[in-house]
This record gives sequence, C-alpha cells and structure tokens, in this order.
Amino acid sequence: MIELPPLPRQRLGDQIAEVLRKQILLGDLKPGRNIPERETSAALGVSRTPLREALLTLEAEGLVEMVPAKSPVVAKPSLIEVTHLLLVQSALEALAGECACDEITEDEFDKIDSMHETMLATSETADPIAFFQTDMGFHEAIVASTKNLSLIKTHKQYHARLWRARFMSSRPKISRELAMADHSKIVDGLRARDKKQVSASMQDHLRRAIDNVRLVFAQEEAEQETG
Amino acid sequence: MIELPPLPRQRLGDQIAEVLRKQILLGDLKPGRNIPERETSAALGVSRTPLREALLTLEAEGLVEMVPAKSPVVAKPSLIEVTHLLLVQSALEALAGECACDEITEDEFDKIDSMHETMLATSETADPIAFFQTDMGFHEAIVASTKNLSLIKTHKQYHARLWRARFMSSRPKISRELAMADHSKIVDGLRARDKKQVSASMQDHLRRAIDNVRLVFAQEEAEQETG
DNA sequence: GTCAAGAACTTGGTATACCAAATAACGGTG
DNA sequence: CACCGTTATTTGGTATACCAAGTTCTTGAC
Repeated sequence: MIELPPLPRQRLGDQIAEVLRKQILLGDLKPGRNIPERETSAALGVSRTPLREALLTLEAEGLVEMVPAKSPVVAKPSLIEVTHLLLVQSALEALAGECACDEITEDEFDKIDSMHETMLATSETADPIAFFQTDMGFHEAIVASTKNLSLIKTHKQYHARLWRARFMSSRPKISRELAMADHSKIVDGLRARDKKQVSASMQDHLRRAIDNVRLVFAQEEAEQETG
Repeated sequence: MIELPPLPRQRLGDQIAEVLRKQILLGDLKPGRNIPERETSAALGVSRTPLREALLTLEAEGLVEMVPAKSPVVAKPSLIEVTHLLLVQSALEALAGECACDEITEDEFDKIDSMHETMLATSETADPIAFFQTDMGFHEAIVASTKNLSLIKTHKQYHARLWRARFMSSRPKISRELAMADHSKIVDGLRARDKKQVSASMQDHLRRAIDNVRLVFAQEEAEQETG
C-alpha cells in the first residue's frame, strides 16, 4: 500500500451537527425554533439516530435545549445568561492573550496583524456580516496561536453560543470604533509579547461587549412592546 | 391536579453517563481501558443506544475518546494536555474568585470557611481520598457561589478531566501544606470580598499544581522504566 | 355556548436489526 | 518454519421498529 487517502470517515452525526450549528449561527434556525427529530432527519436524508447524536452534541454545547417528550429547541439565552457567557469568554481570551505571547509564531502574528489592518481600512465601508466575520476570525486566530487544544475547543463553544448576541451588538457604528481601538491595543501588545497588556486588553474588550449586549437586549424589549 | 411528583424522568443516557463518569474518576475504569459497546451495555442491562449517548457525552467532556471502528477508550491525557487543562482551569477559577466576591452569601462563605477549617485540622491525619474530596469540594463551592451556570458547568468538566492528575499530585505531604497556605489566602480574600486577592490566589494555586503534576508524571515515567 | 373528557395522533426515548470496516484467526504455499 | 492471502468474527455506525408520554382535536354533557 502506497498511501491511504485522507479517509472521509467521519461520523454522520458530527457532520449533521456541523450543518445545524452553521444554520443556527447564520440565523436560518432562530432561537426558540423547534427541531422535530423525524421531520428534520427526513429533510436531511438521514435517519433519526445520527440526527439525535448531533442534537445531543449541540445540547452539550448549549446551542439547543432538549427536555423529555418535547421537541428540541434552539437555545434562546437571556441577557443574564449572555452576560455569564461573556464573563467566561473574557477569562478564556485573557488566558489566550497571555499564552499567545509565549507561543505565537511570526507568521501567525503577521496574519493577525494583517487582519487587523484590513478591518481598520474597511471599518467604514464593509458590510456588517463580512466585518463581523473578520472580527471573529481575529479572536479565533489569537486563541489558535496558543496551541492549547482544550482552550481552543472551549473557546470555540462559547464563541458559537455568543455568536448571535455579539453580532447584534456589533452593528452600531460606535461599537465598531471602540472595537478597533481595543484591537489596536491587543496587536501592539502581541507585537511586544507583553503578556499583561495583551491579557488585560482582551479581557477589557470582552467585558465592554457586555454593555453593548445590554443595550441590544433593551432595544429588542422595547421593540416587542411597540409591536 | 394537586401536584406532580418530582418525576424521575431523566434520560437513560444521562444516568449511564453519570455512572461511567464516576467509575472513571474513582479509577474503576483506568485511562487506556477500552469500553466495548455491546459488552458494556449488556453489563449495565441497557441497550446500546443510550449507552452510546452516554459515551458521546463523555467524549464531548473529554473523558473518553472515540475513533471510528475502534472501541471507545478512557482518555489518557499527556503531561502537556494536563498542563493545558490546568491553565484553563486556573483562568476559570480566577474568574470564579472574582465573581464570588460579588455574589457569595454569608451562608455560602461560612460553609467554605468551615471546610477550610476542617482541612486545616485534619491535614495531618485524614486519609488521602477524604482529604482530596474535601479539597475539591472547597473549589466547587467557590465556583458554585458565583451562580454563573455556564462557568459552573465548564469548570465541572475540567474538574472531571483533571481529577486523576490532581489526586495523584496531591498525595505528597509537602503539596498538602502548600495547598493549605494557598487556601488560607483564598478564604481571607473572600472574607474581605477582595476580588484581586481572591482571583490571584486561586490562579496561583492552580498554576502551582502544574509543577506538582510534572513531578508525578516524571515519577511515573521512571517507574515504567524500572518495571 | 362552554367546558371537560377521551380518543387519535405526534413526539421523543429505547431496543433491535442490519451493514461495513477492521481485526484476528486460519490455512496454504514458498 | 515463516510469510502472506483469505475468511470468519468482532467492532462500531446507521436505519428501523416499537413504546410510552404528551399534545391536540373532537365530541358529548351541562
């Protein structure tokens, strides 16, 4: 045998989980929406067993909620829950910033730096979705540079649960400008491999997001009363 | 309807996961041990479906590893993985210490304080297992006092994955003494609701554990060469 | 007309049956 | 005796069937 091709052997359940996760993040499956097992499995052309695997995975990640005898439902975190999530995420990213100073390579730093430059250049013009995705990629790249797989995985999960809330709260122009200022501090700190600065900047950045989220929640509540 | 009894409606898979988790933590299922699905499900008197649910849950928690076409296996984290886990846990506990200062009640503090007193009083005599369990309970109680469910859950998962390593590294008498000194700082800080002190003490405490773990791993390696 | 009781249906939970891949055992051949 | 190819068995992955709890709609009594 010369070689074994990068065998596509992946559990069907994991593939389904990925599809559903994406749909939840992109808003195709909105919070509160139920996900009946039979209907969904039929729509995906698979049986209930692997779909159920996927749902259990997503439940463990906090993206869906399952209660016995009720359809699984896309999680709809409250303001206080999002606040709690952001606090944890701020701790994770602070750690990531610290570890990154030890572990990051020049190449990785250059990539992060150029992402930041792109965002600075397009912050006035880029459409919200593209801008937001670059923003998230910026954070992911810093975490990835730590090479700490547990940290990366846990961060990714919180990332997914916070996706919607952070997207909503990133839309106001003012929060974009503040974010760019924070990012500059982070990049400067990384360049100098200054653990304290990077760690503190990343923590501050995330905790500031809590205030933005609070505003968005208040807004949504007001809209609901009007409608 | 007068009342509905606290219906024992819990998914079978979750119950199985709990049983297996306990067996892994207690060492009945040692790292590297494989867990064939048919055999295990038969032994537990359930079918493969809920057992498989449990295994997937434990895989998500990092306690077992599943690769296609191979028996699931109890995870056997390397030194570097344990180091990574402890770093994340140190960040989580640092956050917990900070939040606890805001959220802890008098009752909760009293319980934690008395646990600490118990450990101080019995640190010379108590058997390793009981002492260790009280130690873990001390940390759990602080995290629980934050009322941050996400933090509590994530911390619990890391807790489980670190259980064995921390137990092994807690056995030397010297590490017990150092641990007690750290705990005293934590309790003092909590009493004063001093966020910085509590946060820093908890982080230091966990990071010190990294060195202990390194020693244990080196010891085990030496023993393997001898045997 | 309204409310309640029950039946039909829908839902998730569990068990079983089937399939494909990987491994282990065996036998034949050099 | 050693090695390789083949087959038999065991494994996990997936689909389907069955069951019990829940929901909803209908129907009958007040």
